[in-house]
Amino acid sequence: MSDLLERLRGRGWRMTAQRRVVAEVLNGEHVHLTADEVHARAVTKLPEISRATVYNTLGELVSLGEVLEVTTDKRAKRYDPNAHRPHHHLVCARCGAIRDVHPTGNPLADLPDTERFGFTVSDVEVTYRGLCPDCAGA
Amino acid sequence: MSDLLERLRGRGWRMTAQRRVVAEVLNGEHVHLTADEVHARAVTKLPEISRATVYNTLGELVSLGEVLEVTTDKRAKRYDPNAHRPHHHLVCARCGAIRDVHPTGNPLADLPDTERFGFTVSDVEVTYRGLCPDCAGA
DNA sequence: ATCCTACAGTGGACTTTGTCTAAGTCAAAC
DNA sequence: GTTTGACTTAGACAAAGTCCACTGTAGGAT
Repeated sequence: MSDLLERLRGRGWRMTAQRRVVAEVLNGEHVHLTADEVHARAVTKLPEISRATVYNTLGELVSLGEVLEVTTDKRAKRYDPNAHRPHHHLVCARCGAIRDVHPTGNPLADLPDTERFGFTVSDVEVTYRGLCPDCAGA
Repeated sequence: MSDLLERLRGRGWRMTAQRRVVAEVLNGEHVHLTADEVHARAVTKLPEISRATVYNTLGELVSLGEVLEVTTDKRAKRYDPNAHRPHHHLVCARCGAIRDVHPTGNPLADLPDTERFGFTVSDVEVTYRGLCPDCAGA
């Protein structure tokens, strides 16, 4: 996704080999890697990249709004490069596989004022759980 | 919630001082404690209780379906004793306060077959995010 | 009431995930 | 080519949770 690299450069992001590699790893549909997985893949392209740099870079990408953090379980956070189209997630309860999904309807509208307890509600996150075809079949 | 203790005993759960204390700590509405918070409160009632026991007991309560695990952020899991009425959560993005909420509608019905990728979808979890009155006002 | 024993609890080491820091390096402006 | 401040690094540290070998005890059997 050189688009991403272009956008980042345009925003004054200083380009380095490490950042380029991280951006390259986070490329595609239905990509939901943990920080350590990103690091593992980055190392194959740039062996001396450090864990701290991967964490820093992911954090910056999240701040810039180019990548979303996803917390589907209590384990590691995952990073989702599909930040430009709003979506929710479908998670396999057995193997942890994740798909991006686009439900109909607007769950924000389903929360009546009486259930808002004075909160200013600005966002909603929906996680569907079930079994993926592989785990359901086996 | 002696109901809970009764139910557990009825299921053949061996009753011990430690388990009783953990069950007592997890009592009430809008209770969403982390394992460490549960431990901290349990210690005031039973000073020698160990962290491992609290984790074990919480895990068992979750397996028994008496308590729900809630992962609202990347930090510690929280434990929600309100397992018998389905509900979702409203979380303050600033201070982390959590309320149980009951939206209208059924988000499960909002996921068309074409968006299920062959998964057997059995559950959905909705997390609303925003600012609580205190954090919005300040 | 006492004994037994399988199940429960304990503390501490260990693992995983993530953060911080001091010192070295390098991209980009000049 | 120099300069400079932002970027990277390695490793120490921290928080949350798991594991394990040993000890203790609830509750049934006697």
